[in-house]
Amino acid sequence: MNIGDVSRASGLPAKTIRYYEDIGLVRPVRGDNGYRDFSAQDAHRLAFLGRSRSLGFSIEECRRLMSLYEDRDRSSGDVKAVAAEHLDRISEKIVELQSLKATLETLVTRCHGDERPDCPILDDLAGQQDETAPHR
Amino acid sequence: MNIGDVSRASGLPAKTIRYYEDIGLVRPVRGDNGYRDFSAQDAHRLAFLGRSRSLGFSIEECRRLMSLYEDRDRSSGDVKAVAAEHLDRISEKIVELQSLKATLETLVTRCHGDERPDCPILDDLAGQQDETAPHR
DNA sequence: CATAAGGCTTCCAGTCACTGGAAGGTCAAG
DNA sequence: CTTGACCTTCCAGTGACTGGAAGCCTTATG
Repeated sequence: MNIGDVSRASGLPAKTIRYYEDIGLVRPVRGDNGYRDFSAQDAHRLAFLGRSRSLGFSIEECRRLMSLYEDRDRSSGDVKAVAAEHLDRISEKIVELQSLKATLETLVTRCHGDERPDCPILDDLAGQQDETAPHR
Repeated sequence: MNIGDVSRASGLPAKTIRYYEDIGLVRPVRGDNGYRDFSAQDAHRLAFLGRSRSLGFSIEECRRLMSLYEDRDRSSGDVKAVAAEHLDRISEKIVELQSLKATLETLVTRCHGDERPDCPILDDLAGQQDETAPHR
């Protein structure tokens, strides 16, 4: 399989697949013409990577997950630990963004948003808070 | 004021302040010794930037907001537009993360997480879904 | 057989917003 | 005079790609 084929199969851009080779996530063999030749297992790995990345795992986490995946003697506890940590990070991020959202909503609601210059958003950013948002 | 002073005052690392000068967000004058000399207005700008960044605005948005802030003839509608767009992005991001979170929670819950090798998380990542998560 | 289109190769640079570190100049205190 | 804290510039690295240039390879058509 050429890179275009696995690209279509995995949904990953060819550029990304080359990058994954650069950082050692796949190791396709090379044909006589210098083209990468992807095995079915390579294609499978790329699909695994695509799915893992789409769930927000970092490249290093993906590397770890893939090595666990390919280790017959893994313990599922190790996998769960990686996923649980990632889940915690996401939960934290959500909380953080919700706080931002609340602050911004208050500000945006308060701003009349017409052609006049006075603006509670700028007032807040400048630090002249009228007790608006206790952010951070 | 030296860079250390405005750093303490604004909460921004000195490195960041130098970077902001590089990209033209502040323009402190220089003393005879080559040190940056920050005016009260510079300090104010940095505080504005720190607050804007902490609300998640990009550098380019901060630049825009600051130019609006310093424009007596601005219309608050322009400010509101920037903030509202940012708010939309954040809302979208939250939805996205909540979907990720739900998927990961399902997977993590299903994984017994012990020393045995079988693991629904890896099964999902590998694409052998047992109708688990319709993510993406 | 020539050629054109499309696919493949490598390499370099850019993204965003910093951050770390090296090498060296300046200043205030003891 | 020395120490240590502060300041300077410059270069490189982060994460995970992405864009683009220059050039080789393959396949289909005239």
